[in-house]
Amino acid sequence: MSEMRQRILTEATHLFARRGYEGTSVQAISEAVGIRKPSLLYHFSSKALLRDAVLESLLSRWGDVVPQVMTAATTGENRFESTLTEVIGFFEADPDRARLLWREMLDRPDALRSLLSAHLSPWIGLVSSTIRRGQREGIIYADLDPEAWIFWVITMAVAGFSAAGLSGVFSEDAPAHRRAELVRIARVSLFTPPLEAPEHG
Amino acid sequence: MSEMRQRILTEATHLFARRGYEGTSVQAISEAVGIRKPSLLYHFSSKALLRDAVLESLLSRWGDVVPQVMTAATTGENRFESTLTEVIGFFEADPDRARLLWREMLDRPDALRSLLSAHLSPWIGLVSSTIRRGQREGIIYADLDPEAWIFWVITMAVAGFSAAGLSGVFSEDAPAHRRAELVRIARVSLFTPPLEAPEHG
DNA sequence: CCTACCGATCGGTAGG
DNA sequence: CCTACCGATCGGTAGG
Repeated sequence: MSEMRQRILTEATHLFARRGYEGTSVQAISEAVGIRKPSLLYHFSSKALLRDAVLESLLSRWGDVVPQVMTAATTGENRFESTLTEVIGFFEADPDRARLLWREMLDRPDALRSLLSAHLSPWIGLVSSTIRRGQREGIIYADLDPEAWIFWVITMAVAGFSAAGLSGVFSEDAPAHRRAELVRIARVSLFTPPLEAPEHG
Repeated sequence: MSEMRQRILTEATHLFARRGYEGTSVQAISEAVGIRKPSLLYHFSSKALLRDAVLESLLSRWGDVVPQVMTAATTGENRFESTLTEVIGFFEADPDRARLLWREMLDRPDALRSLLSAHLSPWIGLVSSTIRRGQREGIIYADLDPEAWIFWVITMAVAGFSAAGLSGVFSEDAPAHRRAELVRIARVSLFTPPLEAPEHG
């Protein structure tokens, strides 16, 4: 990919994430890159194709990051910690990712659904079967719905970071508290309470 | 409020929720109502003021619904069930509400923050202090962050319904499973596990 | 990668 | 609540 194409993609990602697709003109992207509008349209022959390229580039970056974590993780609790940290870290590293995904979901749910199916399905399947094994072992709640649980945890990660501008409504020093509470909710809603050694019996 | 003003507000809510503010023209709203563009602009003198009125109307409807529930709820577990059911029901009844709120959060986080502070703060304060009482009684996790927990539960409710079009990525019959799993996650992340009578000790 | 230009649509106004 | 109209901006093309 040419360097100019990459620069256009970077600026378009940022502007689409912040102002939305309809709220961003090709003119505005060109200015951010430092070229004229027809020059941009030489690299991406329409605004719609540029949008597709931006989304595709975001999802492929997700695809780069996740497999390592999955294979790296080992035991139950460790796999939980490292995987969740990676998912949160992906969106924390660049909140534009969360904003862009959420806007796409609102604007074009069908298009996003097929892209997510392609890029996420193997990963979801792997996490699901790990959860089911934990359920058979009794360390994970038996009445938990694996796919639904994954949906909600990812939803919290994406939504929480696309809502980064909402600090102050729910509490003062929100970001840090919210992150810790997200991890706590995920953990305690996944693992069954440890059968404590009968200390007081 | 005049009947025509109300009809404009209804159509504008639907179109802003589905296509976004920038993606909806005044012309499109007028057509949905069945009048001409200048006639609409007689009732709302600018598109921006129409947006403000739409958001204000949505939040005041939330304000209508919630207080009853809070006063109606009684004991700990019942209060949890009825309040969560009401929050979910509010967005389930009309997914446009969730979509509109999420779009506003992406487009104008500052404006939404101050509106949410005005409409939600008393309610959040009440739920928080109920949670803190439960923590003192030991039936709610002591390391739970009340405001952050509320943030995540509301986030799941809003996000889950604005993501209604995403069925099929995570599982087949997603909506029903997801709703049940949301309630389970909220409950099990809130209440400490019951100290079972020592059956096997 | 540029200048010059296209028809269509945008939010909004004049005036009745 | 209407017709008629405004300047500005939209995505995109011609042609070099």
